[in-house]
Amino acid sequence: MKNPIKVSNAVIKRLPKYRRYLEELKKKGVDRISSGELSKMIGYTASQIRQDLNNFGGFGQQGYGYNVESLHRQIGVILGVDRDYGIVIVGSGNLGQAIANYMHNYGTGFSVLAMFDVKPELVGRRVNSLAISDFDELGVYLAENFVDIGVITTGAESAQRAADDLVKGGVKGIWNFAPVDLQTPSLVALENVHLSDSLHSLIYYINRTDNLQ
Amino acid sequence: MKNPIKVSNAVIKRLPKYRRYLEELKKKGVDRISSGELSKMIGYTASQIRQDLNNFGGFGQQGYGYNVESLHRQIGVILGVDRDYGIVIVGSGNLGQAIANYMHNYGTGFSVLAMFDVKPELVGRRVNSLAISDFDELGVYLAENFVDIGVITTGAESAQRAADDLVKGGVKGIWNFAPVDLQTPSLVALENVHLSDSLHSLIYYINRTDNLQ
DNA sequence: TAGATTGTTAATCGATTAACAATC
DNA sequence: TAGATTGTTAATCGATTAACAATC
Repeated sequence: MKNPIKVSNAVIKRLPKYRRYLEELKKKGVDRISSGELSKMIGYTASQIRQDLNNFGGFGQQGYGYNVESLHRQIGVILGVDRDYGIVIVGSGNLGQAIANYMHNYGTGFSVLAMFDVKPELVGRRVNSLAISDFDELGVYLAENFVDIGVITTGAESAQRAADDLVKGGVKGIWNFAPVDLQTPSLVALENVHLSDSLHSLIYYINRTDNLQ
Repeated sequence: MKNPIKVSNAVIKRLPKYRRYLEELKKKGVDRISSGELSKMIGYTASQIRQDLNNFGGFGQQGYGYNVESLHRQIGVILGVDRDYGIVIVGSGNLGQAIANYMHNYGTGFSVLAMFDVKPELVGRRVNSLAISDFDELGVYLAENFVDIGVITTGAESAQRAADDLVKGGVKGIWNFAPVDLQTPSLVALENVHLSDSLHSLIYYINRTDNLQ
């Protein structure tokens, strides 16, 4: 794998999709695929697919294409999903629980280590046999345990406080679902899922008769 | 408002963010703002903000800037969030319920009309006093009721079937949370929230020491 | 070998930024 | 009026697509 000096965000956002399609192909027992065939399935141009992959090295073979199994694995390595991540969930309402279940059922790759909430009625409740802790214990927990990722599924009002605790506690990445733009140091990776923004842009397209997007 | 021939997707994705910040300003009692000040808050260049807004018309005034209240309202009109939308949720697990609660608490703008699930143990259960129906009743429900948006929070295996029923039932937009790329006619607006893709790109950035993104 | 398909360079396209005249 | 700031055109930048030589 080449040393990726600087790969554009647009490319990174496409990698999981490539991996997802390769997983499908693997399941179907397909063992080789050309950029042209992938293009037809995914909808990106063959040229773009080859460009994207070549940011990280030449995974294909002229005249043959790509080996499905190997490319799937290598994209996994590039993304870093070939190892395990410890996760805490801050905000244990429906959304937090949905994510806990997702991680739990997904099987390998993610371990939900702890969940937190401010609401007394949620504290102590069990989600997949893990008891929800009081939000105030977040700082102490992080000081005593190694955690890779903090998921913020609190309301907007608690989100920045949660982020501050997570950063202080040394997490490497924050997956934020609260509808605010968090202030975090650039060394902590931040990925936002702004559901209300997403819904609003859906509504925009609904109101264009010609939504060819 | 100008007749927007074709506004790029990138612009549309930024509109909800502008609106969110203007809402904040409104709450704080600020009544005018320049593109330069907005730029400092949001992080986009002043030039970009002015370009974006001018896709839809001149909302500002030279020497003054933009009226917060008026710009907020006008972006609402552009997005179409100035009226109400009827929604059905297909897949009533944690994620579906989280979205139902979100719509419910958000107050105005969205009405969850019905929820569906394949699992017998979920059918009949109430979420905000709305009983979950059997997935098989989706088609009939849509034939008899007018629905704007269908939310797909099923597993991957049922998602396309849900989408087909929704399209047949005449919804105008689909908000898809299942980790698949749905096949839908271009007249139906489609917005995907691929949580696993989002998580995977977070993991990529976690593994770069210099994640200046 | 001949055909297929990659890896990579060059061309194009689109989006962002800069600049500034218009004007409140 | 003078200062501020927009609306808009032009310049730049980056990402996508096209083309094709390399090579399996």
